[in-house]
Amino acid sequence: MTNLAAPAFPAPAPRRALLWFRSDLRLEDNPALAAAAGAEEAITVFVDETNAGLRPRGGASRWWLHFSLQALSDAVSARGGKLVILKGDSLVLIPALAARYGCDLVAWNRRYGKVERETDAAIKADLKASGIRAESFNGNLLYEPMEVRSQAGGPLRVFTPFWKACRALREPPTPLPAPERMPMPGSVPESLGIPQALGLTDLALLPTKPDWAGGLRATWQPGAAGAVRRVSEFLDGPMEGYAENRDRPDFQSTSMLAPHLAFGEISPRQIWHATEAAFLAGETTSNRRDVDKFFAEIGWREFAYHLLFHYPDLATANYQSRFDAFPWERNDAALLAWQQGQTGYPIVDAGMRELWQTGFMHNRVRMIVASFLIKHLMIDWRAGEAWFWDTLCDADPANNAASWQWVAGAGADAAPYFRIFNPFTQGEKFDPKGAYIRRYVPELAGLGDDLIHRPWEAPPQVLARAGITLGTTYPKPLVDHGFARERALAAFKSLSGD
DNA sequence: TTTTGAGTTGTTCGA
DNA sequence: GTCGAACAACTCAAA
Repeated sequence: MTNLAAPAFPAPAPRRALLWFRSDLRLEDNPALAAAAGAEEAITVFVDETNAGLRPRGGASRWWLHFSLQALSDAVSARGGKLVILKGDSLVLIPALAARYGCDLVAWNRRYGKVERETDAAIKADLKASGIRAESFNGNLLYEPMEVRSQAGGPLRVFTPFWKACRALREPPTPLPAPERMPMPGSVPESLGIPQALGLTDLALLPTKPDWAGGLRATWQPGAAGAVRRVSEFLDGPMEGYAENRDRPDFQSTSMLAPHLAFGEISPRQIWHATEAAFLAGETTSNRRDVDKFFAEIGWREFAYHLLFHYPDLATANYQSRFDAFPWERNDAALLAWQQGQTGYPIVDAGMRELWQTGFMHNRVRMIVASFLIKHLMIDWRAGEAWFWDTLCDADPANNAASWQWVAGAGADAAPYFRIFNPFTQGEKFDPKGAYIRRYVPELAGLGDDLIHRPWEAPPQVLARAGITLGTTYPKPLVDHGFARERALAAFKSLSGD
């Protein structure tokens, strides 16, 4: 009877499945894991990939990964499973592992970078050739790049139409529950022996000398539990008034969910539904505008992945090729000053020091420091992108590249060339009391709320009273704002001619 | 096909 | 102090 309704060739329930964790280090709302957990036995694995061509993780990301894997491993163990950790070439390891364990299904959630897609496609072909079923799922996006199209059928290059097209597609589906149990094969791993199997510490992800991670430990709780906690803190706090306050770095005004999303400790579907539920239940006093503004921020992440998928060289090549002719300056001393938060512009230095100390920077300040590097120092956006990649816990192949290109004006739907942030008026506008600056640039704390944004204008006796010697205790401005602005305007204008 | 409207986040200047 | 205009022209998406 029931056979009549079944597909002609129903896929048999897998007997032994391999679940490959990548950028989806969670048990909740993990469709690949749900598929694998339907098997009689399931093996879960994470590979610290050393494949040729894959961009190595930055330092902050490595730190985060350590604790995220720790949390994931604990969660898997609590359900009767074991997380196998390997290091090496996934092209070799995944098929070998699947074969050695006698798996009939390998499951993973899709990723969208160029090399990552090529890797996954090659592994899938390899598995298929060995008679092993490989299935991939959407675990990390609300709307995948290949399903969102303009009416002409192509990719979308402007955010607003992109987001409208997404929203017209469907409401984000309800998150999946975590599997209740994840039965490991009874006799393994010992009897089958995986020579490359490692303990977490073998990956050597944590800094040793010096240990620079103190500020990160104080700021973050990597892992799915930390992500869920961060969501409720956000909904209980900054969500109210988000549309208005999200530009303020001087208090907790954003969700700070980016690193959790980058590692897939929580899915955008989970965040979406938690937010919508809290709003509908009246648990947050935010209005619809706040919620939609927050959803649009999630939308920007989706847009960045859309761009990465359709423009695989997003992190290395100008999206607008006319920027290839841009007269970038090579200035290693200025780049170093920027990296170290020693530019002499307080809001820039505060941002760069927040980044160094915490592995994070407030969104508004990211734009200011990026604009400063690109337009005041005329340094190639790729140098900034690389620094963020190394120092941000939320370093993300799509978001990071798309955002840097956007600020440079080289990207999709980019900022117009004349949008050159004034670092002291931005500071005055978004950090009006200078609280953010005092926190991260304490040597300026003695200045008043106005002069703290432009210490070079402070009279000598005011500087003396505040214990500041410009050029000694705090740098003089690396470059004059008026001069830099005119120089950048001229350089950017020269591009639009051709 | 052609046309039309719109496009995340600013700054400066002059009235 | 406030306000509107200029800062270019182009590309995208849809009608």
